[in-house]
Amino acid sequence: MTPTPAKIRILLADDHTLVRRGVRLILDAEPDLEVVAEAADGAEAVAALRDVEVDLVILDVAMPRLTGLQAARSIARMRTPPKMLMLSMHDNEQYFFEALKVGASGYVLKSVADEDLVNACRTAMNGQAFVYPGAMSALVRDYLDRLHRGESLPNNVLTEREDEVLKLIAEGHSTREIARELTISYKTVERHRENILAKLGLRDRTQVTRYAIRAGLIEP
Amino acid sequence: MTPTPAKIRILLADDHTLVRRGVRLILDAEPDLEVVAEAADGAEAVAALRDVEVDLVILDVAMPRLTGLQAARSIARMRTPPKMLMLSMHDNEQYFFEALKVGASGYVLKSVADEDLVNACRTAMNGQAFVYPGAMSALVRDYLDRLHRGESLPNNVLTEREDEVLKLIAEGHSTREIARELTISYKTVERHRENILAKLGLRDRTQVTRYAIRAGLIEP
DNA sequence: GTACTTATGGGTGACAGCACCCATTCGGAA
DNA sequence: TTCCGAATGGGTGCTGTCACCCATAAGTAC
Repeated sequence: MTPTPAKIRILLADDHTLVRRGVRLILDAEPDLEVVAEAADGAEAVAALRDVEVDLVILDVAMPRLTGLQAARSIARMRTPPKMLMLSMHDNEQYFFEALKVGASGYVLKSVADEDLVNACRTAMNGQAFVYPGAMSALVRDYLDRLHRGESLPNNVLTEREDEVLKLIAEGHSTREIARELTISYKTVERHRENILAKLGLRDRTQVTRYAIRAGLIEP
Repeated sequence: MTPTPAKIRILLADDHTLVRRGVRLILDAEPDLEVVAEAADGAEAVAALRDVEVDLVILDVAMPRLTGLQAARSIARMRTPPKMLMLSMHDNEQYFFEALKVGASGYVLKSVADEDLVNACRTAMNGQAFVYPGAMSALVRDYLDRLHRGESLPNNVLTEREDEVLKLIAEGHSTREIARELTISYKTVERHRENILAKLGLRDRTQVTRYAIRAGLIEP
């Protein structure tokens, strides 16, 4: 008799029970895939990896406590990190580059069909990058190429301080309030705001708010 | 032989295939529930109701094109509207009251367990209001009581015109742009904006943006 | 060590946002 | 019929936002 081929062991992390349920049913239906653990947030996922041996982690981008992106950063620092697949509601570019930056092998939207998710798992395990929708794959290839050639990133990314200011603006605080909160000058906050608008190509605070919500920096 | 009891016929609307998949599997496993149609956005859902007879519509709050809340408003205007159950990512109060206001019988988080969703369907069909998490049910009872006694609502509700302006503000348009878009005076738009801020207890356009996203009026 | 980035702070001016004041028109409810 | 709410529009003034200009200290990169 032929030996049972080793299944790909999967950890599934998503805070929505209904989503986990759907994904699990899809994956367990495949002969070569097996969900061996579930987690309801990023912290649980990281903890679970200490107890269970898995080959692939599927992480929802937006989760309470540790977000999927934060969890991915943590997982990437392990001795022998498993492959990672990010699951997202949004086909937002920003999310997507963040995901690649933290070392994910793929980025799958929750609106994809069953087969696409299954394919993403297999592709990720082969060490290739998978991205859905396909329209983005040119972007990925380009990005990974650059990364491979050591060209680092084109980096329109915000600095830590700018991220702080971005978050406060998006939460509806005025320039004056932010200055008090960070105990820096009003003018410095204005300076940061200008840089943020310029780097992200936004026009005003309203658009900053939407950006921050899309990027998962704040809750709506 | 006993006649087969009539199943509750359900239309399931969610833009995420994976979520629809999970929910459908949960519901179809019940002997008295049957998903007879699916829709990937609010407009599809409304259209589907013209072709298929359903008893209960399960609507994701946030969907492209017509959001769940907008679709619910449209469905509520039908001759014999089906019961409606809102499905949401967020346990946010704002969403929740919006859902009740448009006539939904229930509000269920995507993080609930299978049984809770099934119970929500049955409770909604009995004409009762269901809400998860339970902590909110006091709120709901109070709200529905007031509504029933004809006390109308404490009325923080916006007029149609104000809703239009709200949406445009939240999408990042300036007062001048909105005036052009609606072909009314700059001052009138300012007037509407003032009323919106006052009615909703908000302070500026940034907060309007978050409100509109929470309320499902615009996509983040 | 020179150059670049990051964070810090200042000044000025144009304009937008917001909060008050005012009024008219129209339709429906009391 | 009278009155109220909704929609329309105007005036005035304060404050906030944003786009430019400028500079310095500290750290990093080459």
